[in-house]
Amino acid sequence: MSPRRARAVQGHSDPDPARALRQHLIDVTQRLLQSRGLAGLTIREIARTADVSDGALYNHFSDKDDLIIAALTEQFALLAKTFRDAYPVPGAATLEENLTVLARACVAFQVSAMPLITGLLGRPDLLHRLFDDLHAPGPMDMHGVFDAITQYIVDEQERGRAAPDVDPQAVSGMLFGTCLNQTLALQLGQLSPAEVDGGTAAAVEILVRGMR
Amino acid sequence: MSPRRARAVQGHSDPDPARALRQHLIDVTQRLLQSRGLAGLTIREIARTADVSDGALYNHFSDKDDLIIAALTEQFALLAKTFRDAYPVPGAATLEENLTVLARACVAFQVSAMPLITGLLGRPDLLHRLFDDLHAPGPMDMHGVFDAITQYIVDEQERGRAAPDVDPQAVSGMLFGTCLNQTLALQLGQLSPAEVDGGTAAAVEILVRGMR
DNA sequence: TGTACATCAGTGAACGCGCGTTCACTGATGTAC
DNA sequence: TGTACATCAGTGAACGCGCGTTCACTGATGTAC
Repeated sequence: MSPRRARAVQGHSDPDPARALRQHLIDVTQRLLQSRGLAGLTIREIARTADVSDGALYNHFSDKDDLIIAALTEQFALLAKTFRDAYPVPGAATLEENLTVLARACVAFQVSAMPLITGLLGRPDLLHRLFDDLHAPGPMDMHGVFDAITQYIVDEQERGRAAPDVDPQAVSGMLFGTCLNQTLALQLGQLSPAEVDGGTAAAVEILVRGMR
Repeated sequence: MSPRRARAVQGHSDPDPARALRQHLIDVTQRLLQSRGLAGLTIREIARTADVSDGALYNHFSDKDDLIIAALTEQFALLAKTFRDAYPVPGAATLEENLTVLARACVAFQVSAMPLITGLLGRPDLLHRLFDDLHAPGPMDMHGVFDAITQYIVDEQERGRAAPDVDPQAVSGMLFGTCLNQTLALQLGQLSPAEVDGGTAAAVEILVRGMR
């Protein structure tokens, strides 16, 4: 008493075909959100890309928003994890080198996150559902990203490599914000990746100078 | 041989009724873009808000995009002008006070500009038409804003109030970016206006320290 | 082992809806005489 | 001055289209005997 499988997941290794198709739809949606954003993304395009009928989606998700939220939640969790993996070892290397590593991770995070967020800003309802799903107090697990940077600054202050009287949160906000500005310019075709790297380096230099 | 006027502009002082209605539609569209963004904004809502029939718009604009672009172009020109009016006098007051003034102007600019930009990020075609209309090399006349900040830093360097070896463009990018971060948190309900002011002040302090 | 049957995810044509846009008609205003 | 006419922006019902969603039907797979 088992129904047939979708073309898309035939020969798939997952023992549960239903779960396989659900994940397949999430994967396809993630790719489409990343490449063209939420604006103008249709059920039909998702279904066609996934090689599945228009209606198949509704066997696994209550509606379009439900699929979008599932895809975004998974994607953001992954992006935040990738960012945290870049966390430098406090005390090792130089302060400047470590902040540069963090800055590059910020830009990478933002480049991936931006197309996902932009479409949501016109949909406050989806934004709130996503926040709830992420169990995060901040926007898009950005808080987790902020916290990681702030923690690094605090660690360096304890080791005496950063002045104790600078506000760690202000530093992390400046680093993240400066990168945000570079990322925006990059996405809008204003700056090349090399120019972004240069701008980031110049900013880190001033930041280190302000932390002495 | 003159046609009737729209209800909306009856008793209007403008001697040219056609131009009056055109401007009225632009004004209404600006207000709606500001308050709810481009996403989900319909011709019918604009027409209803403007107290005009659905079809009236097409006597003054070739299509919906044409109206949107006209509204955005005018709005950005105004926002950029407002920002430039906040340009502080180099040499007067303190460096910290002046940067705080610029930071506040950045946040004000970004708070107004953000709902206008976010809707456009999913519409690259509109984005490019807007750039062309603004005759600006940068995104949304952001370049004009950057240039103003950069110019202020250069002026202070010439007066010896800022170290000559810091990169003025890096400083302006950091100031603008830090504010962008605060604005985003403000718009997403993460921070209160007072907290934004506090965060901005802390950032300016570190920035000044890095410019000595 | 072979055959009839039950299950239910998959399918895709069809539905309702709201959108941007059109166009035949309206009517307030200026002109001709 | 008064009257008939011409103009053309304004009007809003109607159109075509694409969207999200539904649902009667299909058919591959497991079960019963």
